[in-house]
Amino acid sequence: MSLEDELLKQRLERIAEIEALGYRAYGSRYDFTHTIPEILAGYGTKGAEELLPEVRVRVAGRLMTLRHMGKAGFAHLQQSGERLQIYVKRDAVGERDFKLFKLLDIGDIVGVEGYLFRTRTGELSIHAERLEFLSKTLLSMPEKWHGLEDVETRYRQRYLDLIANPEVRGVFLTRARIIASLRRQLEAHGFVEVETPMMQPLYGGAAARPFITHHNTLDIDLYLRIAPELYLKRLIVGGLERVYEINRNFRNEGLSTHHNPEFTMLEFYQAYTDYRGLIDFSAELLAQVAREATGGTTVEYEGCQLDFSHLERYSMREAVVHFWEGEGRPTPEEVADPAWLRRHSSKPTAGEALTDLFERQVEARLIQPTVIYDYPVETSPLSKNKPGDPAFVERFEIYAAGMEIGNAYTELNDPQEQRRRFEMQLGMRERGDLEAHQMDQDYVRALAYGMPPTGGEGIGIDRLTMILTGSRSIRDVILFPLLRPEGAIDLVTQLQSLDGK
RNA sequence: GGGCCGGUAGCUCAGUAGGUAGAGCAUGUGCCUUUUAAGCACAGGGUCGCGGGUUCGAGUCCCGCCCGGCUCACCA
Repeated sequence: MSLEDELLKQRLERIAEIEALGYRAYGSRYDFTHTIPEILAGYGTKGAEELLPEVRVRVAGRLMTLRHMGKAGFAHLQQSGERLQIYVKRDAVGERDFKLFKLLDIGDIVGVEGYLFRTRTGELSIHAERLEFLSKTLLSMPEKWHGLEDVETRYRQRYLDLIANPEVRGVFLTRARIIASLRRQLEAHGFVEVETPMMQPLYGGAAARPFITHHNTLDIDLYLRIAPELYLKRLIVGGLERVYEINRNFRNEGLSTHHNPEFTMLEFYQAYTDYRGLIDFSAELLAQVAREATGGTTVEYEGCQLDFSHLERYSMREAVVHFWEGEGRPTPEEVADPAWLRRHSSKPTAGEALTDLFERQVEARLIQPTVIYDYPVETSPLSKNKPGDPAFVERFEIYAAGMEIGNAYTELNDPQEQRRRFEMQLGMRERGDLEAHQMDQDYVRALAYGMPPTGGEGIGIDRLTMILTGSRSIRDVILFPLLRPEGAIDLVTQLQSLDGK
């Protein structure tokens, strides 16, 4: 018999023994007086005499260590990633509870009632007087001091990762604080949270390939959204002048340490401002998010100290000159010269060539939080032109740690110009560009009713979380990242064969 | 998709030159009423990712495939 079969059989037999003692193997409600973190926070620094008179507690948690010593034993209970030791003595808990104690496995969930004390070595512990059984583990826990290290198992069985690696819990708590901080700040500025369609008959607002699904009753194909942008701007037309949405976008593209097919985006739109207003607001938002998520505005990421207290600012052309490394650094006049640009890139237009040079020469070097502004019109079909410089639009992106984390612009609100931009995109689509935007006629109609001048911005929550938690891979900040499905799981077959025995 | 690296006990990992597969933790039995990587004694546990091939003999060499990681390309 394999170890796994044997273990499973042992555990099922043990359930029967536990039930024979009169406990339920999968117990019910347990009213605790304290969580383990509360006990550690409240009594963690108290000396033995300060724990008198007796502090009585009831706690629940998962058993993570177990040390039997004849007629007594020690164990650690884990709750919310923190551990508290319990001391179980036969004379103190009685015969029945002590029999239960001897049947416990690492990973079982139990309730303990008793009083706090300090052991001979000084560790705050519960002197147990009653045990309750709450849930059985049938499988063995990962090893006690290495934890669970296999990356694939960590992603596939995140529950196990969270049990075995407490720091993983911290990453996702920080993620939650980041989102809460953004919501709080936006609400404080009068933004209203809205929800717009995830299933869209036309996909737009970004350049990406979509996932396709189907609605049976209407018998139509729908696309999972690649961005909420065009719906949010319809709301601006409708007079919801400050709106935001934090939710998933779906892009049917490759996976990497910086890309997951579904990812979380904050988008917000503010009427009567422009991209300059948004740069200032972004600086404020990011500094405050960093403070609320990490406690300060300086964050270490891959050995660099990132300072979120302010945003560095360069136009795209300035950035190409400033960050160019090695031979051939251009002058400001050269990066403004379409002929020079086309000579230094294979891209067909000056604007695309500038973007190409920026991506090759600059992007990876933008380590400190930095705004890059003034983008070529060719790559920005929804942004408003710069007055007096129609080759550029009022757009900026935010970079940190060499990654794009935000994208914003003054919204194009001229329906005639928007129609022309869509037609330009259709031309690119006909030439085989699967990611060119589709014509959204209703969006043009909405603009035709008049959209106030508006600034809009998107911030990638996953990447921002990576930076603020020091995570190298986007999979470390997404609880269940997309993986190829695994095959049949032996456990289920084994449970079938052992059922009823 | 290309390149590189990895998959050995439940977990973390060794495996020398091709010669019948190891350790620690975990598990089982016994002892142990303040231990904490508890300790002591004994024991069980492996389709070496899958399939082919070479060989008297393959965890080890060769080919194909599966899964994963990093990286490049792609993703403005």
